[in-house]
Amino acid sequence: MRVSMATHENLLLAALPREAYQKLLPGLSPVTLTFGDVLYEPGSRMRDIYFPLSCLVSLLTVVEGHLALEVGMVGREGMVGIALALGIETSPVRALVQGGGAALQLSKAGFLSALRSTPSLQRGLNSYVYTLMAQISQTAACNRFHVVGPRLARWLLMTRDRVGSAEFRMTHEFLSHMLGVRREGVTEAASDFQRQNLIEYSRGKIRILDHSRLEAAACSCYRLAAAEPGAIARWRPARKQAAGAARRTSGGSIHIRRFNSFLTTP
Amino acid sequence: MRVSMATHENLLLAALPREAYQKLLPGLSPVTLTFGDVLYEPGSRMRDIYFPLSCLVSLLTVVEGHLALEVGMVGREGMVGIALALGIETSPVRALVQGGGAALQLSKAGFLSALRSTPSLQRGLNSYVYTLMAQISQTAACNRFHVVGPRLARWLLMTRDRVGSAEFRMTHEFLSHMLGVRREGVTEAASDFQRQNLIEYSRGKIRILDHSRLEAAACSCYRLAAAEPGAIARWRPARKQAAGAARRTSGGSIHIRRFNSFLTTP
DNA sequence: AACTCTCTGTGCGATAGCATACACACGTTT
DNA sequence: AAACGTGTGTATGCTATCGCACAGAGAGTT
Repeated sequence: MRVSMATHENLLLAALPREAYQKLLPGLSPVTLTFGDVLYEPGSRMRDIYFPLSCLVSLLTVVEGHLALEVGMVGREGMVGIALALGIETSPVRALVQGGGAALQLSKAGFLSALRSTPSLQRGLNSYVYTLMAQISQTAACNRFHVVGPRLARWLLMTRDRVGSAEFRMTHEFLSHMLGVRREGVTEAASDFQRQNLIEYSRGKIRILDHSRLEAAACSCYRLAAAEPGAIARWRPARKQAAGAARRTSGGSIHIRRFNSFLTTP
Repeated sequence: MRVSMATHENLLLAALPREAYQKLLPGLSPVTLTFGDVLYEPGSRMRDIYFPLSCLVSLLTVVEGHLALEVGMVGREGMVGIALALGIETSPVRALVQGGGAALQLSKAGFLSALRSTPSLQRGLNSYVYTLMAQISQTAACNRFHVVGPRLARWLLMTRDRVGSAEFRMTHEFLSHMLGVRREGVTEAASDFQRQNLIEYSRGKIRILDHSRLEAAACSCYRLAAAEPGAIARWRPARKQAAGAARRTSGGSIHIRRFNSFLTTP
């Protein structure tokens, strides 16, 4: 009984088709994940998958000679170990528990057998795979183009959305790795925000004071890709969808557009 | 007949289970894609999918106020429009033809009906989804940590691998957008390589002269994620897989590891 | 109360990349 | 052969971030 209630706290589980949901149910066991737990290493086999309830997990890419960089974040809206849904048993990224809390755990075997016997489960998870891909792509561009301040704001807001609380544990040091910058850079940006009363922090605890002004300080990526579960629907066309000029080549028709400057943003 | 031969030039098609492959076959039509064609815009509906034969397609993330940034590359080893395999009808990225050439085109309807009726097709494509996710993640970290020179070298090598030729059309201007840097930065890095006789170029044509020395100049990302189709198998563990310390909390067992410094690279 | 460890604040020189500007060179067109 | 457009080379100051170094401050420990 307790388990079946908890499952509704994970939005991905709750959104699954009834049949798929019930197939997963018996295998789920509640666990507590602690800050700093490493669920997977890149290349390692995944023994279990996790549906976060109140915890928050970071997906980190590891690059030779550098510290890890966060490329994705998984909270109540998703699941950790999505590669298994794609039939791959090794993780491409490190999965690090960034905020301790509850999760539902399911063994690899249990998950795979449910997946094989229940096509609707595959379909239900696929849309989450898409969300995650979109998030990773967006993060990639954000890390390239935006400066520390706005990225920090974005990160804090994304975290808030996922843990469902304006306060959470987080040191500048840790943050600097998530953002791929130096610790000092985070300190500078964060103390800026604190001076403006957007946030307050001390010794590993951060609290968001003024959500809307912090959002104004964040880069546009926050509104685009990662604001909340269901972000899929928020992808906006880069420009209005002009009718494509249809062209024909030997043997097939192509419905595509050409731009003189195909690299611009609207 | 001609079509059925061409399909083998796309490695993803060729690797599909026979049943799935044959289901797709009748809908495929050969087309010629031209440099600069935009197959999808972010948020736009995908009318068709493409299996590149000799062309090369860039996946670009668009960020407000900036030019596009390449997050992925699709050549003979993959397909363009993979989001449709995840049940999503809009693209999260811009798909731009970066190297003209042949491809096999398939309508959305044709693809979806094959997908629904043929579970092995879904499974076959899933592993490509994984490859692409890994590539995007790797690119994200690469763009953050590595400087222009090594990234340029990596990009040239990746392109070479996908077009199967040491020479291709590519201006510094275009390259600068792929790498997310200024044109001048590319010119500087490229003329460096030219001075060392690693490459030669002129007015939009680039040729790789010394593959192995260029590889030495490239960042490690080349060897990791994107060197060639089948890169999946090349993900190496970040550290040797020490046995996880099993811990138990109320109601479930966790097989995970903890690190004091969980952010380091091996 | 003294000690210690972690977390945060700050300063300084070095550097990669940015914005802008302009010169030149090669190909194509007229 | 002259004109033009595109692609490439180079310079100049500017900015964000880096790398390093060290000081202070909060919180727990002995």
